[in-house]
Amino acid sequence: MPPPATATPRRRADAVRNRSKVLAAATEAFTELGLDARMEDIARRAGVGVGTVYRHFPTKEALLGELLAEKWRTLRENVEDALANEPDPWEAFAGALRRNAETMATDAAVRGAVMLSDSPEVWEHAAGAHQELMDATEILVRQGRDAGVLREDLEVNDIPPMMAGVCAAIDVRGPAGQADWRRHLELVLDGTRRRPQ
Amino acid sequence: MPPPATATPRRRADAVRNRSKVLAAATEAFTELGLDARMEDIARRAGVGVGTVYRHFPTKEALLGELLAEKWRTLRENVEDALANEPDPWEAFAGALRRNAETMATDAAVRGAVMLSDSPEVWEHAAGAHQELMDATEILVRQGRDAGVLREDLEVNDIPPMMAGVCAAIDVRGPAGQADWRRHLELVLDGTRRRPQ
Amino acid sequence: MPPPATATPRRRADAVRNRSKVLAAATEAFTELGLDARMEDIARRAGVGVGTVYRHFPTKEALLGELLAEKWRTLRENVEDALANEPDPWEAFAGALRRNAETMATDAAVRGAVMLSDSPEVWEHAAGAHQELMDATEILVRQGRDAGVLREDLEVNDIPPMMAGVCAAIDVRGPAGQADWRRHLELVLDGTRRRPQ
Amino acid sequence: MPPPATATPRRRADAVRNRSKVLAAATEAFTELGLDARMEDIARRAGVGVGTVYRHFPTKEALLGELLAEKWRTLRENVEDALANEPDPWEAFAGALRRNAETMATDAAVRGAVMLSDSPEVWEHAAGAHQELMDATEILVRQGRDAGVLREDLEVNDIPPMMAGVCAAIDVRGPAGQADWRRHLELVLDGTRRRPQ
DNA sequence: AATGAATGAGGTTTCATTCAT
DNA sequence: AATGAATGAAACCTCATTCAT
Repeated sequence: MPPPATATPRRRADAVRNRSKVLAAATEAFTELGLDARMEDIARRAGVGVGTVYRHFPTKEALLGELLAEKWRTLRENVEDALANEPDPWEAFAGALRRNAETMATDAAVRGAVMLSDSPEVWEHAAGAHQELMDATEILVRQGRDAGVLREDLEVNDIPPMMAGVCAAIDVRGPAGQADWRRHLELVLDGTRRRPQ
Repeated sequence: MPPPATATPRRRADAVRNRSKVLAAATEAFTELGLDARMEDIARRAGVGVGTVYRHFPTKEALLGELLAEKWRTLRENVEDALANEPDPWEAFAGALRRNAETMATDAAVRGAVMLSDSPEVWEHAAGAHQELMDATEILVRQGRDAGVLREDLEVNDIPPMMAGVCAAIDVRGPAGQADWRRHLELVLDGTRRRPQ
Repeated sequence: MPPPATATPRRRADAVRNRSKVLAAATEAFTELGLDARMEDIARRAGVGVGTVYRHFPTKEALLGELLAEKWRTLRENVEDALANEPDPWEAFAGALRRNAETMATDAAVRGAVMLSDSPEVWEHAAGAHQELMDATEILVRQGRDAGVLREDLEVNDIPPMMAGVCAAIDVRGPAGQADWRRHLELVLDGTRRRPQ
Repeated sequence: MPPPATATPRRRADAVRNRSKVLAAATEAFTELGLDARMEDIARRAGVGVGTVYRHFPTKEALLGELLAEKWRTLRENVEDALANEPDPWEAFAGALRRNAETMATDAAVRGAVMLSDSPEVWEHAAGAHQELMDATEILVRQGRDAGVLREDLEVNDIPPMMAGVCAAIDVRGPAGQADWRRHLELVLDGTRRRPQ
């Protein structure tokens, strides 16, 4: 007779915990070593064997994809927060973008993924979450346009390049060291504003 | 009367041609295959052996660095052109940036290099050319500020993040395919303008 | 009752066996092809992939260093054997050196390493084992001197050149083919003897 | 009409000078960089192009072989000097060997060649010169034996291992740095002496 | 489920030698 | 005769992924 049902949940709990540990370790490793951190680096940081990493994510790209998906979910939550809690349409828009930028600023792993368009596999994995982010953002943009605080011609599709731009700005190092990406963000935000005129 | 010292350069002509072929092939290969195109791919496209590539560039990174340096030189020329030929300060500024953006848009290799802050070796190689670009740009920005068409607080150091942003925007592919980076550029340009107030 | 902590070592058994196979294969390959045998030759002879060789020894030099260290350990055992079992001081000294020479004669790989002073990495790896060999040898030499069978002025530091000399003698091939290194050894041994006088 | 015969000798003189320069440069390069100094290193030190090196020596091994042959000739001259000028048979023998050892001590390139039995090509090239050295040495040994200062059983064939041994001793570096090869030589010489009995 | 040893294709770089000028 | 650019076969080492335990 096999051990009763209690055996499985125990394992499950462990597995779930491992999954989280792997994701956290991956963020850490990618941030520290760049996108070509080795799978074994990730495993070691997670305190598991490589095999365990592969049990949860079939390929390196799937792992990166999941990181991306999680990030999109966080960004979407930021947008939804702004929609729910910030009555001023401009502040809702600008605030959401600022918060999203800050979120990206803390995660070099995802910035790397965003800018290395290499593997379709990564993007496919995160496509659903990205769509949901876009859906929420669409509302944010429309609300701003309708309220007359955003340019008439601004579209949701303008936002991804903006965010990509900010990500790039975060990483550029001129000879004068770290560039000031927050200034860059404000410049871009300024460009989205409807002229008082 | 035979030419006195022109004897040696003859041979060099071939070498010079090969050097150019390698650079062109590298641009092509990096564009097509990403930054991790193999040195052998580059050699094959140039119609030479790998050894020849290495004779001209001691390292993959040196090759990439040279590509970067050449691009900086082109961008600087664009800026100097604008300074020399465009009397309107705003048009000079916006025109130079637009032209530079177009220049970057045609060269995925360099865009990759710009966004992969990885290897210091690449940057060091191109540092001089970058400084000259910045020097020219500084004049352009100052002229715009003095003429009152650019924000009072705009600095040269704001330009690299802008360009990095545009590069990133060029590469982002949303679910709707290629994003419209020219719109992004106009947005950012708009953000640099002095408000008529 | 199942063994409590013996669970893991099981796997390791294979790894340990592979390590030995690699070392044996390396000796073989270096002997047959000289010190620039390819890592892949070694792997093939060991019946493993190159990756496995590198898992056990991070570098070709580390592998060679380990071969050297193992040899020093064998030589030291020979010396200690002689000290423990041979009561006659001269026989102990000469016997240990003869046995060590025979040991070297069977291992072209290590002879090569001894004579190619090239890489410090190799020597560093084996430094500890070498010191222990020297310590044991020191006793052997002192005992011989004290017993009046070795020259008064003989020092441990005279032994390494002697052994190196024998190694070289083993490898020299005159036009008459293989040289007689055993005669050479006896000559040198003779030179260490205290004159009856 | 081609320029008269004076043209050729001029060239010849240059060529001869180049050959010497290459040989000197090779000794220098091999000494400094070990036996795997690159052909181009040698060419640069000689102040010529690689092509010129190859014009004089068809392969790297032929070049090394010539270095070896030259050295054998020098050693033979040393031996013949001793035979001609040193009346005392022991002093002739020991003196020749000491002088030859000093000669070897100054030339790491040849020591390397002596101990890296790798390529038959090197040895073949120098075979003739080596034979002549052996012939001269034979006389030296016989004279010593006949005079009763050398062991009855000493043969010419004992000399090459002795010299190889000294070469190895010159290169060994124990943890205590450079070993004392002159002591080693004296030890070996002592071993060749006929016991006063 | 977890482990980590093993795999091996693939990438960069070196260097003896050739050959066009 | 001399030059040095070009060649391309190796060599070393890495790392995503598999699989036996």
